[in-house]
Amino acid sequence: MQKLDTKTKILNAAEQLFAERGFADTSLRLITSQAEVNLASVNYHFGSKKELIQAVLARYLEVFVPSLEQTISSLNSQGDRYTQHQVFSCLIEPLLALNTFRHRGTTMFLQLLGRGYIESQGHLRWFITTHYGDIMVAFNDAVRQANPHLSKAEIFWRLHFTLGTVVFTMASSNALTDIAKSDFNQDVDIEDLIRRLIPFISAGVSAP
Amino acid sequence: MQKLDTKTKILNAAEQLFAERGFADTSLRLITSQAEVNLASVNYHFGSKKELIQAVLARYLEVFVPSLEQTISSLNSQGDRYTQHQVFSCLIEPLLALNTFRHRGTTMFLQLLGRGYIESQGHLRWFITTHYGDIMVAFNDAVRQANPHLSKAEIFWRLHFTLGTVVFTMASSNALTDIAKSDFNQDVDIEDLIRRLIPFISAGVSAP
DNA sequence: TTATATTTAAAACATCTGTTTAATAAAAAG
DNA sequence: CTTTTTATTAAACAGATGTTTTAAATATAA
Repeated sequence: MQKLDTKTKILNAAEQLFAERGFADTSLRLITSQAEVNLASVNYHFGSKKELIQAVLARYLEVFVPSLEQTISSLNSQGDRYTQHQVFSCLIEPLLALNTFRHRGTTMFLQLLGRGYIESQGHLRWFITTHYGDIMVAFNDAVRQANPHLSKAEIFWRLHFTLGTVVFTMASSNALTDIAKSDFNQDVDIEDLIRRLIPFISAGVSAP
Repeated sequence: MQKLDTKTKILNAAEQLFAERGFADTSLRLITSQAEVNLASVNYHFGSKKELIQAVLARYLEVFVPSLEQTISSLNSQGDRYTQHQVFSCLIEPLLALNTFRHRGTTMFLQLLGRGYIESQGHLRWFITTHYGDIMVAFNDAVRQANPHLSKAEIFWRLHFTLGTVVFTMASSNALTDIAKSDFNQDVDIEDLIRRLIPFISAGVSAP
């Protein structure tokens, strides 16, 4: 067990609380008490709560985005004909890799992403699109390549439907897997959940 | 223009602000100033902010749930063989009927529902399932009836995927329609959104 | 009418919010 | 070592929050 510095302790506590309770319902005092650091250290190291939120998400995006860029570009290098299922499959590896990067990292990342899209009047959405707009365009292009019959607008909507499906599922994944266990005696981990999601959203995006 | 009583003025202002900004980001002072009533009247008429939130949603559920119960039971009375599309149609009519009940009622209700499922640590979720659990079971039975080839577990997962798609989309519908307007010069109202959602979730549920 | 209950109103309440200050401690550089 | 920068701490700040109180106003009932 290595000794963590203050900045990291804050980030670790903040990401967990943000994912669980949302940004507005998580106070800096709750974060600092869980991180066992002084209250003022948040403003010292990050400037403001808003910048802390961005830093929490940035730590995941810095791992996830390059990983996704790689799987997308390797898909493109294999030719220009691929299915929607293959495009979404590009997401699986980078997403699951977050679980080795951090405990429950995949769930955490998707929950944070969802909260960022719903809460905070769009300032987090702005942060993501301005810092990681390239991969969003590349992914969007791949989806268009796989679905030449769909317009840009239609793809925009269906990708956001997809985001909703994934984010909501992850946000309530604990409750859902508990129900599946008690009602169907089904043991479902995060990897099963993603593999169950892919056919659903692939069919949805490629719908006529 | 009839003169509204304080209770109704509060509910009208609250539902609009809750749908737009979420529960945590909407203060009682913002609600009462928009409703042009005294601050203390919220606690006088509703007891607390939490109970106000429940009252806002209950006003919609009291209209929506009986309407849905009717379409579902009329579907069942027509025989025991119906398609999944028919089951979804049972949902559409009661939803759009909320638009005659109140201006932008459909959008408002679905946004509130979405926020209720994501925010507020599940106390609103509890309120809904304990007060309106019967119709949720009836709807689930109808879906099972329409999909005899799918296992209970499969239906369980895909219905929750569907719920996530709708709820997330509605919770962020303001931001999404803004983007669609600026990026594609597309004016999208709630009815358009629902019509775009149906093919997506239908294909998802019917996925191989 | 008078008497009673209900509703509104302004103010204060205690608590929580993010942020800043000023003093101290620790670390790094000279 | 001394000096200088960096980091931590406790305290206070100004403002917002939900809620309660107390009194006045309004409506209802006798």
